[in-house]
Amino acid sequence: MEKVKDWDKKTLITELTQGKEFVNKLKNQFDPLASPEKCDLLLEKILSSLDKSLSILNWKVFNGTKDPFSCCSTISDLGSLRDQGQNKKRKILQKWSKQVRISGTGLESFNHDDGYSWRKYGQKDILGTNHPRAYYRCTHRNTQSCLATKQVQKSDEDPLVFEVTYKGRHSCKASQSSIFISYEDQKANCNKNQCQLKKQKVGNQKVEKLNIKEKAFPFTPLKCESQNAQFFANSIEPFTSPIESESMYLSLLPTQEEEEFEMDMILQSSESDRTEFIWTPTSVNNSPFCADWDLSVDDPSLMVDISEYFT
DNA sequence: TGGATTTGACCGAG
DNA sequence: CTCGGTCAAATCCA
Repeated sequence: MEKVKDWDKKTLITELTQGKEFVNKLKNQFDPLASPEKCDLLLEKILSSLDKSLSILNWKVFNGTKDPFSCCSTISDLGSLRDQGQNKKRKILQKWSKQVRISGTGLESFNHDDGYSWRKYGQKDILGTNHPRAYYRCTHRNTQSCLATKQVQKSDEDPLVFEVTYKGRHSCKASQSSIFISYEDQKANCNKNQCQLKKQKVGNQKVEKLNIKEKAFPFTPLKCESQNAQFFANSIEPFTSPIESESMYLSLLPTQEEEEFEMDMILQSSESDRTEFIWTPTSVNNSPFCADWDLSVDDPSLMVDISEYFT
């Protein structure tokens, strides 16, 4: 049993170390001449490492004593796991999910416009949930062999929240129309005060909000820094639809006040019809967001003591 | 009339 | 065997 713990620890450390290396490599890719494909590949690797790390932690906390990777049938990108001879049977596409909070009208006929055209192909009652799950696939599936799909399900806890799970990447032209803005351009945009870091109070929490004016979008990726944290957002599909928005906020909860971080995104289109996107990097999900946390251990606010998971 | 949605049937992983 | 995901015929709608 003790050996198993050691193995978990080692695997976790290895995964996190790999992730850090990929982040460092990615930093070097911010050369304007670097290819987007290279960046994309590195992002995939980072997400994979984070997923595996999270799955290990998740297994330790919530499950019994199974193989930590056994829960990976629900997480994204199992390529490297398949290389280890596991989970060969099932073809699994990259998968991530987000929660979308809506208010105002149109609750039942919720149709979240994420910039792509979707065609509903099924609906299913899911065991243990109060609301059916709807299945969508890309409209261009037949014409352009685009295999992207998404699932939408109303949350049981909050009827205003929809859980949207995306699978696969868009290969259709719609996805390629996204404008790629280089890091230099984004920096220039920020310099023109298109990015504003605000400290606001939301409820009882102090929240740092990055306000980016509409012209700064779509972006891939965006990097911004605050005093005690830095991150960049990568608008890998499907979230690239600031079309109807007047402003977008990325909020970063101060790590010293939170046991775990989360990243909120609020899209404001108008006072009466507001859509709130809540990104929650969970153990089984693969957020299209990539957080460029400075993993250096000399920043105590970013250190997480994982030892408790192994006791 | 053609594209989108609905819904029961079917398939396959676990 | 169960249940989530997909298929495809029927139906809807602009």
